[in-house]
Amino acid sequence: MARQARHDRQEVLGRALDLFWSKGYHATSLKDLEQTLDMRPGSIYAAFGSKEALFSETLKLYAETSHAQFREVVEAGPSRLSGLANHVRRLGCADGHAPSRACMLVKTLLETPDDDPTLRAQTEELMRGMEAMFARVFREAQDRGELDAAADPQHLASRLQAEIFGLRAYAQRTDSREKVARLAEDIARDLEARALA
Amino acid sequence: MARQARHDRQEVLGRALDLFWSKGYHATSLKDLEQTLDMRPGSIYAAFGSKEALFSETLKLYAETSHAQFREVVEAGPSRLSGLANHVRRLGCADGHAPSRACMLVKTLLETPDDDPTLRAQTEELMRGMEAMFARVFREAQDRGELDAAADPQHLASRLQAEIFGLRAYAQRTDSREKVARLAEDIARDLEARALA
DNA sequence: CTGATTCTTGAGCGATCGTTCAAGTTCTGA
DNA sequence: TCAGAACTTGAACGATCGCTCAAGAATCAG
Repeated sequence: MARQARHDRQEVLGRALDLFWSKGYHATSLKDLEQTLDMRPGSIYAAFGSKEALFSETLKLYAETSHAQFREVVEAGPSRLSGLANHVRRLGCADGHAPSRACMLVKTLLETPDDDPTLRAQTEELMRGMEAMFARVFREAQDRGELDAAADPQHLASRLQAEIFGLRAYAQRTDSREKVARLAEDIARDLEARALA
Repeated sequence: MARQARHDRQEVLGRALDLFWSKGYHATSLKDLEQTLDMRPGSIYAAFGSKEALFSETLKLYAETSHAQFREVVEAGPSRLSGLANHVRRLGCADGHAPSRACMLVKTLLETPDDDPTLRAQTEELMRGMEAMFARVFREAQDRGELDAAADPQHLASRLQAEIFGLRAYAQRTDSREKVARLAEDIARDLEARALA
């Protein structure tokens, strides 16, 4: 054993996440990272290997965090459908904490050209994971008798994901605060309107 | 008078549009442009001034083209609401022509950091223009008695725009062809379902 | 033809990109 | 206490970035 790292890896990853999320992958330079992480190039490369590898790790962290928050909100809801609705409402309300309102996965998917297959594949994989999560909750709603058994959970999931993509992309506009809250409420009500009796 | 330019400006702009649309602003290099436009740096700068100015012109062209296509589809429809629905259907069906399915305005909005206010402002302005166009068509639908006079055209417009943003962002996923068509059909039917009697 | 004007070329600018690595620093285990 | 492992530093690398400009090529009017 020898000297331990001066920086906490998780905390560094968190700061890298904020930076990448707000600026995007291409627009974030090593200089930016050096400043934000308070680390010099050598340390960054020793710890993470490359800019792309670091970005990849932050993307994974982002998905895990989103997953956990989603699961928490859904399980706190009085029902599965209203849990989903509350998740959408939470995305819609102005959250001063998040560095960017648009989903990081969408930002990455849209800025990843076809000639960067690694990042793109990872992004799509994480998106599929999110969608599968939605589908699972819809299925749970069916099992609990909240939702029509004839409904297609997979389709509802892709529809919800597309709506969330749109909501959050729209939220990136500087003047959209109130509008986004209304849009989120619309989506949430449509979800709750699917509840049986 | 003297020598005339070897390249047709509109045709060059069109090719630049395709390139920027598919790769994004940051990921497109001058080398890429030289190759795609078949022009050397000197000519590009003489004709357009800078990479950003060229991009800005392509963005404007994109918005104008989209505007024209939208207007055409809407006016060809049997009614305003079904015109809007057909517009959504057109965006949803696999159109081999477009180099990238996601809306170029959304791509630009998401990849434009806060420290590039010029491009961002232009993008948001063009988005507002699109939304205003939607609102106008909803208002026309009201005037024609197709749509409940109590509805809020502006809100419906922002909702439609958000849904289109989401649909097209989703379409960027490589495996989404059929799903996107179904999602578009969902949105289109919801629009038509607003038609009075 | 000639001269004037405009467009095109491409070498090359300074800056910045992501990355490497030898040297220095700090901490651990014995 | 000290050898050595682990981490940090920062100068510097080659590549590429967006961009410039002097020189050449092409097209006009007369």
